[in-house]
Amino acid sequence: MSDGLPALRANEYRDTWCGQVLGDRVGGDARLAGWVHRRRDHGGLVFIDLRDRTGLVQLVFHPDESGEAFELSHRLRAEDVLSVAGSVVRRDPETVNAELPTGEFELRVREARLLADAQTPPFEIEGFSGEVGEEARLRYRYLDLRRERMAAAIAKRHAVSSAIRDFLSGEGFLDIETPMLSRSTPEGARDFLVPSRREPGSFYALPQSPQLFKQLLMVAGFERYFQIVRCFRDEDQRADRQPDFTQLDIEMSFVGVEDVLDLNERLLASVCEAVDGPKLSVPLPRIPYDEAIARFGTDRPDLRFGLELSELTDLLSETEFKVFRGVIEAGGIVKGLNVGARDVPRSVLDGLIERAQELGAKGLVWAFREGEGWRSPTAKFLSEAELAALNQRLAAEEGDLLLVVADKPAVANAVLAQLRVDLAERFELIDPVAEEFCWITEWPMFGFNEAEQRWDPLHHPFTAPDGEFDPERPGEARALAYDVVWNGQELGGGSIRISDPELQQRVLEAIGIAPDEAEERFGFLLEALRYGAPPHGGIAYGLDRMVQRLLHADSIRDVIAFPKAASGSDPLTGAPAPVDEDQLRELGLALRTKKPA
RNA sequence: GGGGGCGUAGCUCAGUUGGUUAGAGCGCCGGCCUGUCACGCCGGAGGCCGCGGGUUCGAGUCCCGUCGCUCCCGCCA
Repeated sequence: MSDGLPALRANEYRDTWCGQVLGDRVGGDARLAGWVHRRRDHGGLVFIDLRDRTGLVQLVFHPDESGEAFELSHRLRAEDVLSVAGSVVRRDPETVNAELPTGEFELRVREARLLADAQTPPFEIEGFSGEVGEEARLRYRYLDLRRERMAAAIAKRHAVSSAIRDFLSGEGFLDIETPMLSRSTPEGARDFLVPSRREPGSFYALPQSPQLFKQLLMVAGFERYFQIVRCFRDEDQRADRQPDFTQLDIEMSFVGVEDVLDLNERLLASVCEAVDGPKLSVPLPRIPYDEAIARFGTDRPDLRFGLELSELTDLLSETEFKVFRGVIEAGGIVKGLNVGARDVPRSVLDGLIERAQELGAKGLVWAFREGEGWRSPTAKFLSEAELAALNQRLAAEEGDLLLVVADKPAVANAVLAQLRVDLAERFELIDPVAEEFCWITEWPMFGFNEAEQRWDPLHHPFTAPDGEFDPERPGEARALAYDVVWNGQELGGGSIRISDPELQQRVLEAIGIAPDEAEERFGFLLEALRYGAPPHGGIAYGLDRMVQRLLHADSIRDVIAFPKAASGSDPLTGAPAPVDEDQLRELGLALRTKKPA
């Protein structure tokens, strides 16, 4: 019973797993099936490592014992598929392989049957010549998945989703499916569209999330719903972003913020325990949004290290230094952080300045505390009193490096937040075994979108406000929303939803969706809310990211069986691909530009 | 849409200032080998140096363009 797998029922191919050729089988026979992992042919004696899902076991082909199988063993090649029968023996002590769980035993083969022969693989399944390129791995994903690390990742993913199902089922949640063909929900991202054949010119959208359907399920009275569900967003990729990805979606009725946080803390603790994840100390710390921005510059702070930011604007309100003064008068802020006493050569400082500019800052001020003074190109522009105040606020001591950014609040915070993470990595301030979770709470309802000159919801427009909602002052409204952050990465987010149709309409209006447009796009939701909607709320997690984190994988691709490449294409199937003229015609579509098929 | 990195044998990579016939490890093919386990030894095959153009007596190397992969910014929770 290795890896929790059940004992096999014997059939013509095998009666046990490779990984189960252990002490209790010694002296008996076994029949095994799997792939030729490696062959060591000594001419008069042939060893083969046979691999199945449970691991490796050594087969021995002997000229006197193996008969025809001995002849076959010379012809076997890597990845051939084999069924063998023989006797399980304990190896001589000097020939034990301590690297293998089955290393004290081996199967002395009497019969062997070649079930399938394999072409030479394009790359070695377990090679020792470096990491195979991403494109080759995806092109031959079925071979990549034979590698131990990938197989383990897929198994871990199953363990995570099983633990989730077990916990939520135990809490009375029902797993309910929602449509893949639907109409667009306004999550903000671009939709993947599916043309309708029966209504040319009309389109389904693949869901960015089942948000509205799960709210309808609450109106329907299911009270506790969850789904591990595929979602789609047509945006550019990252190492942790795929165009189709998996979300753990949860919704509950007759609950407030505390109820949702409590359930989710127990869920996360339960999952982590079930899959040998980090030990969670619940309740998790809660950081109000404003505090997170003030201390870390971001709504997803990495709490594994310090380097907190300091507000400096108030100390510089009277400054003669034109750069700071100009920013402050234009409504901007000045913030800084104390990097500590570190050996930072000029080239690294230049790199930090470049990085700050790349992140959108106009510049970066640096200063080293030296004796009673400063080594800095900027210190001479500031008064003694200002320098003293900055010194105190940033708790600067001998040799400390201070970094300061003056800019619009959003830019200054974003730049310092990223520099904080860059610096922590550069100076190895992150404990490699630390795992830090927190909730970010008390979110603003909206953020002002400079480009579009309008208020956008920070979560989505179905998020309930905390208390009275004044549409005249959208910037002041607080939301009953919460995100859970793990080591600086957003793991999930949710909110209490609006269950009052009249309030929902006012919120939509506040973000510029007029009543007739609201009726057109979300009429079905508004109508449903009029039929008796319970107070409800929930959360959604990125399941891929959760598994990625648990495995410390570099890319989300490493925990998805068949992911897309960074370009959004699939090297295995060739998707996306052109379609026949006939198909287009049937859908009432014509292409403006033609790509040769 | 923008920026960085990469593209040389099946895989992973080296290739000097532009200079003979482009290399290594692994893999592959053949031979030998009865205790190996990343088996070993001997021999061998395998290259549109991503593609197109240019500079040059001469280009894997320099220039321009283009395609692909990848990371990041924008975008997206």
